[in-house]
Amino acid sequence: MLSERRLQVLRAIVQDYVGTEEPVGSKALTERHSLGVSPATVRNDMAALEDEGYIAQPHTSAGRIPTDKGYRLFVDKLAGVKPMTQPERRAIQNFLDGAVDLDDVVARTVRLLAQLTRQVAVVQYPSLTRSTVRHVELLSLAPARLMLVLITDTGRVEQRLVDCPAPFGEASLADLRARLNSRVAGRRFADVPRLVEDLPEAFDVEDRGTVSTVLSTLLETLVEENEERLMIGGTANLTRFNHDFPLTIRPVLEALEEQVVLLKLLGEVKDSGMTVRIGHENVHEGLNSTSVVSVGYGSGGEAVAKLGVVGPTRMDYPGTMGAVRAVARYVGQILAES
Amino acid sequence: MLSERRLQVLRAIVQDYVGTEEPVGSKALTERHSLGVSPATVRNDMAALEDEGYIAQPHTSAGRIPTDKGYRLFVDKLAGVKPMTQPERRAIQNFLDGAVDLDDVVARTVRLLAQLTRQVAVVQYPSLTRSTVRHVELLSLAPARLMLVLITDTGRVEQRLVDCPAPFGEASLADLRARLNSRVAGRRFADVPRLVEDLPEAFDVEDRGTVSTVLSTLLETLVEENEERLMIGGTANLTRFNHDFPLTIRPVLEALEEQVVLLKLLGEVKDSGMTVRIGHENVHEGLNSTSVVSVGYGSGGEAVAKLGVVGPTRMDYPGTMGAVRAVARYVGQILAES
DNA sequence: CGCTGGCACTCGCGCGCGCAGAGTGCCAGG
DNA sequence: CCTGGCACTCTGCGCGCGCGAGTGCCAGCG
Repeated sequence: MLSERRLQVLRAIVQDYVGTEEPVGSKALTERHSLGVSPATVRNDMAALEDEGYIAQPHTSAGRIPTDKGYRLFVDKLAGVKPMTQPERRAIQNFLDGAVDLDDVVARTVRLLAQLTRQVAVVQYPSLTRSTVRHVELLSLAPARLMLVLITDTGRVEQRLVDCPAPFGEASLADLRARLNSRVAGRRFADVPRLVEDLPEAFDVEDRGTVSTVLSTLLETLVEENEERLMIGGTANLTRFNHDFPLTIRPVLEALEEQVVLLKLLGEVKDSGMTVRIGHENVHEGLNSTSVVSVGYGSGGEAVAKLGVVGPTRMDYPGTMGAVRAVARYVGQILAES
Repeated sequence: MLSERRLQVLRAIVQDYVGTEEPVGSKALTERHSLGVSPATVRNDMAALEDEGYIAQPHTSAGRIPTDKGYRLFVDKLAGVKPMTQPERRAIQNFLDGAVDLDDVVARTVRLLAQLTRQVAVVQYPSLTRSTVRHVELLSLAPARLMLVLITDTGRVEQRLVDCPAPFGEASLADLRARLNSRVAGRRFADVPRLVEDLPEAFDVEDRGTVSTVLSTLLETLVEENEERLMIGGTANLTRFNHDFPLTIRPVLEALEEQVVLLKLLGEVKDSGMTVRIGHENVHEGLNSTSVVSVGYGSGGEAVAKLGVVGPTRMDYPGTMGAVRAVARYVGQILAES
């Protein structure tokens, strides 16, 4: 077990390194943080911290930098979440309030997160599976061709073309539309399958094929998790770490382009609470030198999607976590209102 | 006026420089291109080309590199568009054919363009203004609250909430829906305003307020040019020019994040034909060391949106132009089919 | 027992130097 | 007008050196 002071030393190292982006030495530490002990003592503590694997030196006779394990301890035990100031909160709210539709909400959220954290922001569109159905619309495009439009409570719209096995009259269409909506409107996606199970039985034999087709298309749309979209922004912030440059930025950009990777990344987040994945804790290799701070957000109590930021392991964790949490909260509010 | 051989020298310089990414000297030129003259002669030609501003040397006693003006001449006079090979065409078609909806088409197009050209791809969503209306749907969400859904021939869906001045019955709603569609379905956006002009008159006095509100919302949606969205991809390709690195990649990433900038950029493209903007021809400063190759695409004969790539001025113009043109053509086909 | 000041040691980084090589401009001759 | 030759100019690179930051260790002190 590490003594209290050693933890403070670790905290100081993390803070200084995040601030200066340079390995921090014992002397600088005692000067900038009043630890009440001499550099020599700090050196001993540092040696101990290094033995434990919390810090490392890039080369012999250089200062120390935190390891992933060191950041982990810092995040878990040594630092809280720095709450946003009142003006910041207000700015967030103002910025998000101007959004006109779901796309706009997501776009603004990305910009906001990127600006606040000065890192790469990732925002997942509100997921279908957790949402409820606001309305289902059926349009006749051709005698045997329908368009199915699904509108969710988060304002998301999904559309699918349906080729009918047989022509489908306007009357039947209106009937199906009415029955469908009376059953599923306001219901959670998860409940829809059993709510429409017996629907074909209410129709004439010749229409049942089409009804079944429409229903299966609807159900497909509901479960199409992989269709989940996301938006990223602030990639220019990657260029801020000029140091260890091209080696690190390349794989990160590549990873960010792989939506699948990102979705998996966010998917690992637990529903509530914030997740911080530091360096090698990220399974994707391209992200081994980055940290990911993510959190779920939602319109009600429950999370419908995730958002987060990707940045260097050397990041301001308290500030970033504060920003991510605050943004998630306000986005949730906005979604609930609309 | 430049002699034929000097133009050939310029062409050779551009080609070599694009290939090697290094300033090209007179000796290397004569070795790799059978110009039939000696290095000394080429040197004279180079001096002339430099006087005219087509090439420059980064430092005294280095090889020459093309200037923006040199690339311009190359693109205009010295190089054609390199057509895609048969297998490439087929690959493009296969890749795009798998798309399930508009988002998917755009996403695939971006990926495809980025892969083919190994550069940053930008694809604008099919614009509303040029499109035609496929269907307008009205849904009653609450007694005095409607949702207006607009479906375009390119498969794009726009939705708007409408707060009615007065409650609006189901019968009126159905009536309005039917009348609206009979008038505007299949029509071009530009024609819609005059087609619905007198629509309120067909309704009872108490409903006219609502009808007018719905109509004005519809018209707003139609003209909302600024709502135009786009998708970008392949930013990881920016890291390929390791040379003059962080100086150039930063502003480019920033420019790419400014959707407004990009939209303006693409907007400058003339409707038909390909546009190549080289280096300083781009008004946006961040893009002064890049070239933009863009072209309109559309489902019919007419362009409904633009797409293109952003890359270093030192790019393979014929190949890039070929890829951009081919992709645009096939995307147009896909949109026409769906 | 833990903290401190002192001291010798290590090693990365920046700087200056010199050399090799590529490329140029110019000139005289064909 | 083209060509071969020649002198010149730079850049990039490798090398060696010295500085300085930072360390580890040790002996002494409270």
